[in-house]
Formats: sequence, structure tokens, C-alpha cells
Amino acid sequence: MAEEKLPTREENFSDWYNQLVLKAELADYSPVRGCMVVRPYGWTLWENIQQALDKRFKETGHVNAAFPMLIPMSFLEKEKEHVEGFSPELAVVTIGGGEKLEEPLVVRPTSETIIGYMYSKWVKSWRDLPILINQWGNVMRWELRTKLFLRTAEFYWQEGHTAHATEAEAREETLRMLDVYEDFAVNEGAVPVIKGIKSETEKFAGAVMSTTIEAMMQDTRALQSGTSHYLGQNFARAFEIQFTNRENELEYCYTTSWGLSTRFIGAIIMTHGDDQGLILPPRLAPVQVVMVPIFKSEAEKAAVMPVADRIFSELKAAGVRVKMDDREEVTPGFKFNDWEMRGVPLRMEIGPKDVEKGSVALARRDRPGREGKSFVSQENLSATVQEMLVTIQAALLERATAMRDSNIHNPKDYEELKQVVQGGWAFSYWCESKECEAKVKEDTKASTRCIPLEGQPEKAGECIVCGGKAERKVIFAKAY
RNA sequence: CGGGGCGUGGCUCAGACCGGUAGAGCGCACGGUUCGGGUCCGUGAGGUCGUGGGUUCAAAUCCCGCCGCCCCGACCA
Repeated sequence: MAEEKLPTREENFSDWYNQLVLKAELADYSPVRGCMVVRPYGWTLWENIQQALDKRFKETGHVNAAFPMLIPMSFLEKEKEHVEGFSPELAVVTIGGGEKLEEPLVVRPTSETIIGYMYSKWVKSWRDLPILINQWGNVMRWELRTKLFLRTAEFYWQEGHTAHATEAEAREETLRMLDVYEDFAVNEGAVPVIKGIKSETEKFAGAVMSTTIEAMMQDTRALQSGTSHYLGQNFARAFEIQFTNRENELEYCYTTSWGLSTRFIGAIIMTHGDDQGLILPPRLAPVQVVMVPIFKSEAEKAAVMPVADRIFSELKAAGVRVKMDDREEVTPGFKFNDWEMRGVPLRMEIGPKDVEKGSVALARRDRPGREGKSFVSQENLSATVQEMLVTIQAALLERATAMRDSNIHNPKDYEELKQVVQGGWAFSYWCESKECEAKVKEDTKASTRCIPLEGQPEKAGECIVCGGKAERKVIFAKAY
């Protein structure tokens, strides 16, 4: 049960986040350092995320499968950049059944290698392509500094892995899935994102090109919320994924991979939450409407409950995820705070006065206090509620978008950039050299987040760091 | 792995400097009261004081070792 207040976001954003996750009962710390226990409320949220994404994956022609969690160490070593990128954070199994293993097995940090190995067995002809497989699962990366949902040693995600006959098709797939992520983030999570390309230093280990959706949290730090990689022939060569083309020539495939993890829950929390607690977008919320019946006496209870039960059934039949909080050992006021902590988008109060007047009280979570409270008729209540959920969803997106847009700046020189990234994002010309990128990082702790795919100016400019020629603009920001 | 801090009922902490055998608030259980914004009262359960050693008649308290956790710096969805 939620008790006591959170620190405000202003006071300590990080502490606000940590306590919110615990008090909203999304997750808890596990006995193993860096791992987390996802509690039922958090997992239901994840299930809703899964459904929304999975539907989109199926619509774009993908199918699900499951690959093993243990991968021979030698597989990781087949792709040079891949192993260099991941070796510091691998968990390795060296004993099985009490015997030392001949070859150590790594707990998958991601599955390009094992899937690449399997694809090499399955692909023979151009007729076998493309392969469009997704996997829902967990992976492990031995993180040094962890934070619930944002960075944990074990996390849950989906990873899509596709193989194609041509570079063009694989590149198209990479961007198609990035679009899917954007659509999901914006329309389901009400999380506005910027699609873009990662710099060489920020890209996935083993990729030719990494793309990302970047979201701005309320403290203005950036959160990489989903990634889609074009892997070229790197993994195809490492695992000999070859096919015979129409001209009877042997060719390597072009592969992609793309993933979105439980980190997205962190994005939702830090995009929408307020000082009262979590605010969930209606489309993903485990509970969309919580009903709080109000009565003093047995007589009032007898008058209120049948009406409340009837409304509950109506909403449920209409497909609304509704919860009746009929606990009698806590006061309504306590319940209000409790469900606000958990982020339920809409609260319905129903008491003796409402029964008398044929009304109910609705309180919007996104507008605290009197401002968000309204009294509506019990007539057509399902429709009223559904409309309000749509309104709340839209309002959350609008508010988050406005917040983000007002914190993206176009600094005129390097001095201003240094200022700007302390509390916002800088959208600036960059020559794409590692040196300039590193200088910004050293001076400000801000990194390049992505080169946006949209909103680029038509003509080239001068790098904000060195003044050299810059074809495109990049976002510099502090990141999670 | 470097710098700092902390380990005492489920949680937050007091007790330690000055050794004498453990307390508060919250939570939990039970009873009553209250209920349209975190009701109030009563009763009760619950602790090898992180761990191992040392000093002492006596250690939560003093000394030494170890373990664990948190925060700040180098890597990351």
C-alpha cells in the first residue's frame, strides 16, 4: 500500500523516481545486485506494452520464436566489434551439473550471434528470404551502476532479427521498425520521440548503422527508448549466412536487429509522472478507471453499492479496464492518494449524493485537484468515460511534447551550447568527428544522442565545436 | 576499480562520544470509531544490534578483520 509523500521532482528527481517505482509497486530490488523484481502491477503494464508492440510486429509480417539463453562464448568472439563491445558486461556460466564446462557459456546479452548461427542453417536460397523473426525474452548485462527499469543487470525486452537478400531491403526494414517504435511510443505511450541515427561512438557494437528513438525526460535528460540497427553483412559474414541468388551466385545476407525493453517503463514514468506519483497513459494503464464508492452508514452502503456495481459491469462490458476499490478499512481520501500514486488515469467517485442525482464524480489524474474533477450523468457513462480516456491520452502527449519542444535549443556558439545542455538539448551542426564529440562530452558530460532524420536544414553549416564543415545537425544532451 | 557514507523489529531512525544487556515513529494483527482528499483511540505481535575475533566482571556501544549496501567518478538498451 502506498504511504507517505514522495520527494518532489524539483528537490531530487532521482530520489523521486526510485521511491515512485517502489511505492507504485511497479518493481522491487532483488537479492542479487542489479537485478529487479517486476511486481504484478509493473508486469501488467509491460504486458500491455508487449501487446501493443506485438500487434505492430505481426502487422508488418514478423513472427515470434524463442532462442536459448545460453550462448557458446566462441559465438560472441566471431564478430570483433561485437565482442569488444559486450565482453566487459558478460555473465559467464563455467560449471554445469557440477562439472567444469569445456566451453564457457555466456548468458545472452543480446542474441545476434545465436540467431545468426541458426539463420546460417536455415537460409540456402533467395526463396528463404527475408526471415522476419522477433523474440520476447530477457537478457543480462553486468552493469556497474543500475537503476530500476532504466538500467538493470537483467532486463526484459523484445529483439527482432531479420535477414534480407539486399542492402536496400535491410535498410528499409531498419527504418520501418524505427517507425513502428515511434508510432508505439507516441500513440500508445504518449511519449514524444525524435528518430535519428547514432554516431559512430554511440552505435551498437557490430552494427553498420544504429537508429534510435530518443525521448526527453522531465529533468531534460535524454533516454534512448528503442533502437533499430542495420547490421550490413557483419554478422552474415561472421556466421556465414549465405544464400544462392537468382543468378545462382552465393551471397551474404544483410541483417537487422531492433529492440525495445522494460526501460520504456522508465520513459513513461519520467515523461508523465508528477509529485503525487505515477501518471499512466490510458492506452497502456493496467487500470484505466478506479471506482471509489463512498458511504457512511449501512443504509448508505445499501444505496450506493448496487449502483456502483451496475456501473462497474457496464464499464467492463464496454471494454474499459476498471477496478472497484471496495476496501472498507481505509477512507476514501486514502484511496484517492493511493491510486494517484499508482497513476490510474481516471477516478470515479460515487456516493449517496450521486445516487440521488444520478451522477458520478470523475477526477482526471493528469489534472490534480478541483480542476480535473467533474460531475457527470450516469446516462451513457461508458461513452463519457471512454471519451475522457482519449482526452487524457491526448493531453499527456500534448503536455510532454510542449515540454520537450521548449527545451530543445539552437545555441549560436559553443559557449551557449555548454550552457544549454545543462538543462536542455542542443540541436547543432556537427562535423561528425570523434574529436568534437569527445570534447563536448568532456566539457559538459553531454553526448550526441542522434542525428535526427527529420527537421534537418537544407544546407550545410559549420560545426558548433570546431567551425569545420558540417552536413547535418545533431542533438547534444545529457543522457541516462 | 578509486573517493565518501552506512549496516539496530517489515520501513525510517534514536541509543554509541561517556560500556551495565534495546527504544520511538510508521507499518502489521485485533477491537472500536471514522469515511465526498492521507480519521482517531486502545490492545498486541515482532530484534542472535551485518559477521568473525579481541579487550572487559560486563559490548549495540571500545579495538581489529571480513562481508554487504548506498552515494560520487571511468563503461552501457
